[in-house]
Amino acid sequence: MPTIFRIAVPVPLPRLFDYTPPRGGDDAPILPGSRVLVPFGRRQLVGCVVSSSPVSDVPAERLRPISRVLDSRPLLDGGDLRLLRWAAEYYHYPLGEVLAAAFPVLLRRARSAEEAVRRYGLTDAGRAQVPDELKRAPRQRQLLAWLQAQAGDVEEELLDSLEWDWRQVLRILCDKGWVAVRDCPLEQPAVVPGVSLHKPGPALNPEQDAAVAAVAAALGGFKAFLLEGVTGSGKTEVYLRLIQQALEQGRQVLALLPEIALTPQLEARFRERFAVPVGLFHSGLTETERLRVWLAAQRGALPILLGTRSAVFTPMPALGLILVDEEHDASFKAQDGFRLHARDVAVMRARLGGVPIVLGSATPSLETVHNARRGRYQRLQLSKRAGEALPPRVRLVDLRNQRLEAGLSPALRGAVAETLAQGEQALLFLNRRGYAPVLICHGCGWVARCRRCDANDVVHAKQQRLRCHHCGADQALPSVCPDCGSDDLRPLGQGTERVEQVLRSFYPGVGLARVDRDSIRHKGELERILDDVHNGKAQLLLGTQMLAKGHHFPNVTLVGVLDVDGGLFSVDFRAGERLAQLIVQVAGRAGRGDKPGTVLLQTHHPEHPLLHSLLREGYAGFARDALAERQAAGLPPFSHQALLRGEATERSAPQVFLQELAEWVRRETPEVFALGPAPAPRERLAGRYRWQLLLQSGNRAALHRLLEKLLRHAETLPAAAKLRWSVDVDPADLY
DNA sequence: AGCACGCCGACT
DNA sequence: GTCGGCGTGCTC
Repeated sequence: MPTIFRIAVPVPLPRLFDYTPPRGGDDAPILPGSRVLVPFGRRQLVGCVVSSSPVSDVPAERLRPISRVLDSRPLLDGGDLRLLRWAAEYYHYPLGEVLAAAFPVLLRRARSAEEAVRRYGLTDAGRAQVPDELKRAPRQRQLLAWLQAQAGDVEEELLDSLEWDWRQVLRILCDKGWVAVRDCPLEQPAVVPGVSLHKPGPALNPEQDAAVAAVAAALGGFKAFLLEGVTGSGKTEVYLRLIQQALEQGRQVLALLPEIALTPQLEARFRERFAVPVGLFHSGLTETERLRVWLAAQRGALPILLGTRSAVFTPMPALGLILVDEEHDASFKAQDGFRLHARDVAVMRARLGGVPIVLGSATPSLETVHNARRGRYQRLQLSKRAGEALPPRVRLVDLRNQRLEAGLSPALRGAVAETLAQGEQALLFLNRRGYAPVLICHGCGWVARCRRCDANDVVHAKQQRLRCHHCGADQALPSVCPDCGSDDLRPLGQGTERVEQVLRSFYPGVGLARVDRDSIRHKGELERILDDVHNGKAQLLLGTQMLAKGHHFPNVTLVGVLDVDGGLFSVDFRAGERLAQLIVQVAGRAGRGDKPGTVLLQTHHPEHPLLHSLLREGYAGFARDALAERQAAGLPPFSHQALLRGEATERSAPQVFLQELAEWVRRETPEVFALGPAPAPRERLAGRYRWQLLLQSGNRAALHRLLEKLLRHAETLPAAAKLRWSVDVDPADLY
């Protein structure tokens, strides 16, 4: 009786495929979690064994044998597979693709883990060979000369920098005996028992002490915590103490951060405290580095893994604790393909793995606040700022009837001047890059719009370009109106580039640094600018959201937010939450050390209730009122959502398809509301038409049952073939 | 997603 | 007479 293996294959099909054992195979068992090479149609694909069974629903004559077993022992254990299966089910995404996403790219190839990184080196004969003797083989000559110029063995990744197909040529050099393959077994880091401290931490305040004690008591079982602490309240020290305890029990720790940019700071804190290896895992690494870290974690040989969203599935057999820092950050939610939310997956990982998880933030998401209130998460509060720093004063600046200069009110201009006069630094936020968001013709009213998107082009004055910030389309700035020929083209509104220009004329001789995606092109530039701020060369700092995260400016005593209103009156119900988080975050940038800070918020709506609760009672008061509004409106977290998106080059296809689905949903169940379909906020993007259908329900199980059924139903609709469509469970923004 | 097969327009 | 457009169907 042959065994049947159920295998997840990286194709967008929501099912597993059955295979028979490899032909002429030895008797070594093939266990779930092992990668295998399988024939799939005409191709050979790397799949992953999920389970085995004595029988198959597929007729025996259609079953094909596994071509090759790639892993003699599984790379994923039962717990890993359980989490991945849960994620595939919850996000309604094909298990094969979920599994593929859990492996680093180098393990999605048909090689064993030991061979995944292959090195090549010259033999003695190869070193002795004179390349120029290869007169009739220019490619061989070139490759040999290149190899001789390298210091030692080279990895495939380095050969790829040649940008031509070196594989064939290299094979010839190998056949001639000039080059040898050196599979380098990945170094196996020694398992570090326990923990050795480089240095002990500072004494804890009573709140930190209580937080550490609460989580430490939960080590060894599942429990979720919300660690709520303002900037500078010592969250990191709590993390360090908890890591220490987990390490002392011989367990591994997974710490997730929203962005690559934040990893070095935390990494440095970890390394100065613990004398154990700390692995980094994020998209900024090379594939070889990612593979090494992944395998070390998978072998239990990496005590601490610090990573971004993509690290959440990394196997860690001795996992004892999960930390999610800045848990409210939108970067944890993937915005394309497999749209997972790494924070939510991490909570499930902790639950399945029986370990505690700590979600840290000064401004927790309303979902998390809600969970804490319901008692699902235990709330731990850190309210004291370290070093006796005074909290900043936050004031509203009423913009109504004010004379604005480049979007700056007289009150803000005065405050900046005063701050500079006292030799202190000021920080201004404007969430719009470029010179001006609109170019309009004063002669006929023509407005520069993107040809492929429903969006205005943005003026970039310095480079004399018009750019679409949605699709990246880029063209020369016209000198006359393309419609009427008038030469009176006027930029409307403010971007950071224009505000920078105006600030330079207001404050001549003052060091000004602008930080946005246009001014920070290369890595290292941000660090240089931040250095200028720290050493005082830059007194005035202007930037987009890039500036809000993770940087400390001790001498900044004034923060101005130029335009707060966008967050108050958005179609997106989460805009207010994001605005409140931004305000609290930037307020945390001001007035550290001995100088109290001031935060000025420019608004046309100084009476807005959410601004008031935020100013009077802080983020907690805001969260209470915002949650009350969400509850009254039946919005998340008081209901659950899934968004169906459709896009096609043909205009009506997405609407027709989603309309059909909406009607089907309404017939199917009264428990799920279908809102729409409606055109996406930007219906046309990069030449494609986009519509969406929002599904909402007070009952999560009912929503998921319906989605399951909907996916099977949609497969049968002819209209489905005319567009690309996808499901987004728990959509973060409705775009 | 790939990758085939299949059935109708502009070229050697 | 062929090359090639992308519709539709399938992958254990």
